[in-house]
Amino acid sequence: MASEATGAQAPGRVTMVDIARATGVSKSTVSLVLQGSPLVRAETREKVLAAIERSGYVYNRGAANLRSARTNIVGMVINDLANPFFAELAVGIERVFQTAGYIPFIANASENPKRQAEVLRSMREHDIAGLIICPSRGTRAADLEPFAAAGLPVVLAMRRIAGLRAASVTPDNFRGARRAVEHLISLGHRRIAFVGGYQDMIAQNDRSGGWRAAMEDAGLQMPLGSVVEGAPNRETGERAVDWMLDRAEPFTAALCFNDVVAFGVIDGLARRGMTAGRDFGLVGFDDVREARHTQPPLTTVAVDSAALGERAAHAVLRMVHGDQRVEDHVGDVHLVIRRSCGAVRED
Amino acid sequence: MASEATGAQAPGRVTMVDIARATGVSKSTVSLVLQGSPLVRAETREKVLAAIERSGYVYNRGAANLRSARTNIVGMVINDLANPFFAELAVGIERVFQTAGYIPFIANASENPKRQAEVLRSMREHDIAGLIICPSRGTRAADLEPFAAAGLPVVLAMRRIAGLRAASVTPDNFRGARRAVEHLISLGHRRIAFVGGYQDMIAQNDRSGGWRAAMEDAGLQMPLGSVVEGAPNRETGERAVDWMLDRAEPFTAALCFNDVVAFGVIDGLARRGMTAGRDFGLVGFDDVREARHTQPPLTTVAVDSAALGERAAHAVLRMVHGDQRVEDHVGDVHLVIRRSCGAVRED
DNA sequence: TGACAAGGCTGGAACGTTCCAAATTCTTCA
DNA sequence: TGAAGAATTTGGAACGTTCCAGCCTTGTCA
Repeated sequence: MASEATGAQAPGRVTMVDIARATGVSKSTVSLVLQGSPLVRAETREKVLAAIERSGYVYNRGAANLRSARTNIVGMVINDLANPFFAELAVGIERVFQTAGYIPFIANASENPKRQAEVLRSMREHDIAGLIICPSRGTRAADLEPFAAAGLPVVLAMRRIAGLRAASVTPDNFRGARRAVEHLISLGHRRIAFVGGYQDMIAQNDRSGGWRAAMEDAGLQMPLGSVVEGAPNRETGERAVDWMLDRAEPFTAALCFNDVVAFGVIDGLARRGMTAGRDFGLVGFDDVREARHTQPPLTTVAVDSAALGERAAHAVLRMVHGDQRVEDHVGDVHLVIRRSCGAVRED
Repeated sequence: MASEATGAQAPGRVTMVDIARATGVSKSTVSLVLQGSPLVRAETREKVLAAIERSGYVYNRGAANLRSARTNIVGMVINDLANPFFAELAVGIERVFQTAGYIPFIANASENPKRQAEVLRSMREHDIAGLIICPSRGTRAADLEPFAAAGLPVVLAMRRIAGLRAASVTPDNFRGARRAVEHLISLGHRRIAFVGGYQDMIAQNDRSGGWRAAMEDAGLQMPLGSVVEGAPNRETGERAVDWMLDRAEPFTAALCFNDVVAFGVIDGLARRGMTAGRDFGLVGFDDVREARHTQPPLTTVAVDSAALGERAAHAVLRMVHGDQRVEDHVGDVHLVIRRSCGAVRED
């Protein structure tokens, strides 16, 4: 027990009052010292600090928050933390918050709106100072209204929500997709599919929109079935292969909703004895770490998710500090040409 | 503004007292209702609940914690969240805590003991109810003493710390490694290296210990240089290839500290025109998701990190609820035989 | 020398809950 | 019908901070 030498210590925890008593000063002064106020004499400060050190006192942020109505807790809800793409995002967010002296709650929504609602409620009860959310599929604007109404800074990361006026940080899905498809076209591809994701995901709309724009600009057909919907996972990609190839006029290339789907396409092609880059033009999206290590290495649209995470965190901090502007950041994106698209250049 | 119809609402937030006033009952009763106490009459409960619903009241957990000296916040410090292996761990932990009504702080220590110390302090100030930590390399027992001394439940996940009496949840590194090496030996390998990790990591000791035991049992030599140290990343694996092959009596197989290192070995072999499974026996550790998708698919020791995470969370919850026992859980582990080791069986 | 200002410090009232002991109301039964 | 007992409800004192208005000291200057 690291109890104070002066007098018997009550069983409870060491508090500012104890420090005050031990050092012959008022609790207000102790408080000022801990807040680093310039109002207190250097000599007094030292004395207090020494007593704190000696006693094993630990500041009670809960009590402070209660009184000052301002916490240093922030919320972070990620829909799929096991996905490296989102994990990177989380890491970027956490890094910025930590250096700014904030500490994040984390919640892994797992695409489950009900769980998401629960954690949002819990975070609200804890009076978080701000929120970064990568909303689960099916999140309605109303789900986040309470936060906005309470004037709480909210930043949507990666995924926006229709009808919600909130700051957002997203990659430039449209432009990235368009660029990727233009590249495939330049390699001679004419029948290009878009694989993965669902129509009700805004990111899918943006990416397939870029695909569509490039196709239209080149005057190319997009026959029925050019967009293959499905969960953004490996299976979808693998299944899509047969769909794309077993037809009168097979597709010769595809832009995938994300890298994971593209990995599935690689598997599916391999099953038929085919190789991306040689027999089929394939481009992914995100540039997750494994993309450079597939066989062949995947051409993909690189998204710097850690940087986007940092950006999102900075946006929250700005809003916490009173900035009223609602930032809509669209992050740069660039095509990384490896082997799967059939081009010969290396990155 | 969702303010109460009855009387003018002060600018501040809606509180229990407001609910009490609006419904003609005391704040104590409101509190009881919110705690789901059976002491209050059903009729009263309804009335209170209705008023809460109507007013947009949100429970202030900070205030509650202050008074009851018991939070539902828990700490989770992970050293490398961007690593899917640890991300899975985090997901498992989060899942259990969420269903139990706890909410985790997250901190990504990034193997930086200083940052780790900072977040631990911050978590302590927030009076967390328990802590799961996957300690950064170089964490000393003293760093976690304050928690233990305060009687705060601490569970070490994946990595133990020498000299600290705390609960832990780890995979069976020793047995897994031994089993893997036995398998390589059964395939005819005699010169088997251990690649990756550092001597000051307990996990590395355990795994290399298993390797050593199997080698000794089979009466095999472990010449100097059989253990290749290095950060547990791809580069280490890649670099190790030359070291293992460019010598009078080259190694014919290796057990890697983890899958990521093994991926590097695959790359390194490819650079020399060699293939794991055909020209070299290779086994990884962890069985991360990509392991089954490498070329060739990686034989590895499977660790169910999500399950370990759940286990760790359950351990914390038990301790929070007063269980004094210090659990040391060693999780089952099994060898998944794919192609990289050279055996022909499929999993 | 007295008034005033500045610099340090302080006591008490919040903040929104929970806890406790006691008060009140309702039931039951002799 | 009255009293005992059970079922509900309640006021006020915590919890550990911050905030505020004001109190001492000193020092300065007219």
